[in-house]
Amino acid sequence: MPGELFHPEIENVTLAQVLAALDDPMRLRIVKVLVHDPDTGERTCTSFRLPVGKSTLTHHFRILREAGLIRQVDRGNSRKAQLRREDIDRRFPGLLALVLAEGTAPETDPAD
Amino acid sequence: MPGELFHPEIENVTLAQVLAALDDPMRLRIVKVLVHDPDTGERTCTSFRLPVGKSTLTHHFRILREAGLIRQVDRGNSRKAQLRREDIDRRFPGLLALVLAEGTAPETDPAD
DNA sequence: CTCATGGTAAGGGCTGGATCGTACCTCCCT
DNA sequence: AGGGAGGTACGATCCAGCCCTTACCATGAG
Repeated sequence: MPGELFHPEIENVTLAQVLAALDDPMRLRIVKVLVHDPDTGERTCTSFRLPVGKSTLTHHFRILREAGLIRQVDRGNSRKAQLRREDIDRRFPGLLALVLAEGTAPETDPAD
Repeated sequence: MPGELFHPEIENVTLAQVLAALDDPMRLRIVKVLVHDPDTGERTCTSFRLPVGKSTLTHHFRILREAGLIRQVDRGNSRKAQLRREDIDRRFPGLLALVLAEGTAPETDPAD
């Protein structure tokens, strides 16, 4: 698992960037799952059971990460994703509430 | 100026729709202007001084209207746009605050 | 009436970005 | 050591959506 991952300072993230990141069914779905997750859930990419190939997943998770929405940490074998809740609430107060209010959490496999 | 314009009930607007509408520099800019506008400003499309052709303007304003973000009313010669402030605040509380917090209002011609 | 202004409708060009397939890497397990 | 699982990188394809041009329609002013 090569080099360190780029995580932007939340202050440097623009609203436009976040809107672009959320303007995609897959990515909105990912964030919905994370925001509904009771514990500060670290989840593998594949646990979301998204109907796309592996490389497409990598693509989406990178965009979410570069938009400051998620953190990705290497946990030995796999790479876990985690919502940057506090950061987002500070930089974009009310944003997560909007996502939370919209519908319920899509199906996933919380085991991973 | 043909037929009546379609304005969706705010309850039927989805978050995805709004995110899609705001995920465009032109449209985000339009909403920024409107949200900064002190009076409940009715403004003509051209008053925004956007660097695109007329038909492109029509395109963007339609998308904003169909996303429930603006209201468009015929005022004789021209067609004025207005932010649906109360509706948006009810359906997506906090959304306009996010736009408001992001930067200042772009240049326009408030006269129109 | 005539014309300028503000706007819409339809059609086409172009590009960004979502997707996939393949190849490759790394860690864990046996 | 060897294999499988989870991820990344790169290249190619494809399509939605932005933008423009052209043609057209109202309205209001002169």
